[in-house]
Amino acid sequence: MSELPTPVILLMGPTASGKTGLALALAERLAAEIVSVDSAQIYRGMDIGTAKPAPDVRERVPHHLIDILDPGEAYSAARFATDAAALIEQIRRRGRVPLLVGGTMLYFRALLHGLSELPSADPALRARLEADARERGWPALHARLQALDPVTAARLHPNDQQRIQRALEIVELAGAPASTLHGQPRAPEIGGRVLRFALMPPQRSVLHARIDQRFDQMMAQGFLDEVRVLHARGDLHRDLPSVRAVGYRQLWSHLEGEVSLDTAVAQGKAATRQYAKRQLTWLRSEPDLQMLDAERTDLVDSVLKTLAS
RNA sequence: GGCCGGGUAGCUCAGUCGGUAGAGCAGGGGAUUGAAAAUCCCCGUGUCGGCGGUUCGAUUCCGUCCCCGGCCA
Repeated sequence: MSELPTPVILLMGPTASGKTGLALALAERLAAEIVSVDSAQIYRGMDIGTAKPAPDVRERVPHHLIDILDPGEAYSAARFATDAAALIEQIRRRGRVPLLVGGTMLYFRALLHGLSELPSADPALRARLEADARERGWPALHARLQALDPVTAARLHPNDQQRIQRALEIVELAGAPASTLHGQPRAPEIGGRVLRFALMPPQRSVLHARIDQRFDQMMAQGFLDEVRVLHARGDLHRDLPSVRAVGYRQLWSHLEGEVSLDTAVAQGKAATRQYAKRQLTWLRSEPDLQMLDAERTDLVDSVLKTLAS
């Protein structure tokens, strides 16, 4: 007779909604370990701008998938799904509760619904496509995709460079169009109960105020110096996923002398709001979520109650 | 106080030779399969500063008042 696996708890929510605080409170009640679901917190040296949990709390509660990559490297949803599934397994074996917390919705999706069996990114090929696009323009590449994978081409807007590039990459590497390779997603086996919660700010205006306040706080904590250190390395550039992160991108632009600091901060705040909006769009479309009102003070209890039921 | 500019969308501004107006940014909605804090799509009615006048019709012309810059006193 086998024991029931420990439940897995997922906590999603837009940026600045209070996920970190709630996660810590839960972790201490449940003997949980936190797995970060965040495409920016994976980078070392990007602490302030990603609102990474402080070292002392990370000492109290084990955190995973934080500081696992250098900002010069790239991660992916596929790697996340594999890494997260492995961590869930390990944490359960220790008799603890896996608590997955973050705002990168594609990562949650990759873990829960799986990704199709597709070739991984090929930097050399991407560079070639990029050069091609620079010469002939993206409409030409969209037209080429039209011939190789008409179904995907029809689905993609001619301006969606990133997806056109990936679709071409897939046909070239796999020898088959993405549209025929899709539809057979393979989700990692998690097993046991998976409880999904979403922290939702009751009003957009409240979220915006929090974002504003938090960005100012980051600036006061030395966000600019943090970006300055990355900038000074010399080997990083604005096309890297790390440097494209909200806030970093805008401060980088200021360090390049393109905009004033005031402008960069205003643009960083706006980019954060836009990011939060996209996260909310994703959450609205996600089924089976238990919504938590981010303004309430009895959140820990309501999660524990759901867990006990 | 005088002269010159300005006062048009939340912001910066364009425009209407008189027929009630449009860009960028912000904002809202949506998509989202190895870059996803990315990438992309859709959405623009606002006493055109106030009040009068001319006119069939004024945001546009005229008068006057208010406000903001600049110069002169």
